[in-house]
Amino acid sequence: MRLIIARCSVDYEGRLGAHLPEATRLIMVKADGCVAIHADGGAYKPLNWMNAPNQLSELDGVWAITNPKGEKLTITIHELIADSSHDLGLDPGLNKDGVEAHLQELLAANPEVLGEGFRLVQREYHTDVGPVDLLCRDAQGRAVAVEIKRKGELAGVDQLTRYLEFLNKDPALAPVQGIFAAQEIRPQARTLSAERGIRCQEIDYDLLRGIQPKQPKLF
Amino acid sequence: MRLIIARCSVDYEGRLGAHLPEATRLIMVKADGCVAIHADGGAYKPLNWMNAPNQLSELDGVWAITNPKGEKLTITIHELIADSSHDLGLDPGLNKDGVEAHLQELLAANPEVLGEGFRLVQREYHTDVGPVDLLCRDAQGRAVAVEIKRKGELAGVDQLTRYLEFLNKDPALAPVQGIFAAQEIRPQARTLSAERGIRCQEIDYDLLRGIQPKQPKLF
DNA sequence: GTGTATATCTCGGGG
DNA sequence: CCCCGAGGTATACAC
Repeated sequence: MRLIIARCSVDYEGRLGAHLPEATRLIMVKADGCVAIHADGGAYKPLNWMNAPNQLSELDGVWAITNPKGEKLTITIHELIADSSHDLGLDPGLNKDGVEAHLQELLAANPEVLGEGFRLVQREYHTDVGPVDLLCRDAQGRAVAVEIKRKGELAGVDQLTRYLEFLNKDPALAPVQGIFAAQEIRPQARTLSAERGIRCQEIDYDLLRGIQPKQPKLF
Repeated sequence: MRLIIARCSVDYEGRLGAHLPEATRLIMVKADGCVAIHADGGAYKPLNWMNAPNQLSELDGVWAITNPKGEKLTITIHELIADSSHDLGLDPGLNKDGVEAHLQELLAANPEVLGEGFRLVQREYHTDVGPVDLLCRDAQGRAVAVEIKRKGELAGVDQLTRYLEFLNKDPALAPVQGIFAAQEIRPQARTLSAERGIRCQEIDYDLLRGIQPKQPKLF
């Protein structure tokens, strides 16, 4: 990783156009060739950047970085203040816990939490407009599509609505009920769900993690 | 800005849990106090971070960084390899061109691009489920809701569908037509739009910028 | 402060 | 490769 402190100006032309007037900034070049220009504030997002893969050419303090998509980042270095390099090696990577996928796993293992007699048909059930998180059958054998979120907001209701619209074209499934399941569901999302005949259900992640009846852990 | 190269391990507990095993990384601390831990690859997103505002306490090479929301980032430094600081000063900031807001401005100024005789009623027209980009009237005086995107995808169609659903509750507007306008519209989005009776219209940003009745091009 | 939408989103998974 | 959805999304903006 190469770290440069420099007074520089930057231009980006690609998906949009962006210009940075001259100022002192950090230019970070990683081992994979990606470049990021950071100011001394503003969270972790750089002001400008170019991801790998790209090609860098340097001439008289002007860096021209282009990528295969035809985007171009131009860094003009007016004054070099510091320049250092370090070999960091490969990173072992990040382990996460508590994301939506875990909630989906738990609900897939315990569909009866969503309603008595519920059985799982399939996770990530494919439709023409995206995968449904869970496809279930209720105690009466009726199809139920379940959309799972950590936070239930309007966009999630839209997603489920779209799936239901296409699932209901399949005579083997129709009529399909919808359940919007989330750790927390916003009032607006509840209102929209009600409008569209979708049932909302808040899920207690910790409680659900405590249940785990079908698959006692043996390791 | 302080830049540290160190062999470290990191833990985050907050909205979820995340752990980074020991490895050599860059720790970036900006003037506003935000902290980011970078590996030597993987675009601009850090492996772990804590935004400002936060509070940092250091003891025996262990950094404990907490924020008002109760999230906690713990950095254990096993070996310090480099440590430098630079005062970058305030950044003049980034100028962008070609974002969705620009497209919206241009269409608001030239609604006839969407259909002959179209007139703008209001930008960012409020509904209970979010703001409609443009509310127009067509040549016959019928209400038209316009959703604008740079890239037209499924979620954008969902958004417009949601607005139409609520606009149509207003007898002064109903029936409201929908137009999905974007520089590029994906086939899936076209299909879904067709299903829902929404008209799709691709917009040439450069051409539209050329129209600009106030700034006639002379070449 | 809450709610909503945008992003050069980034990132990962599946077909 | 594209398509799709999740994200500790972050960030801006309107109410």
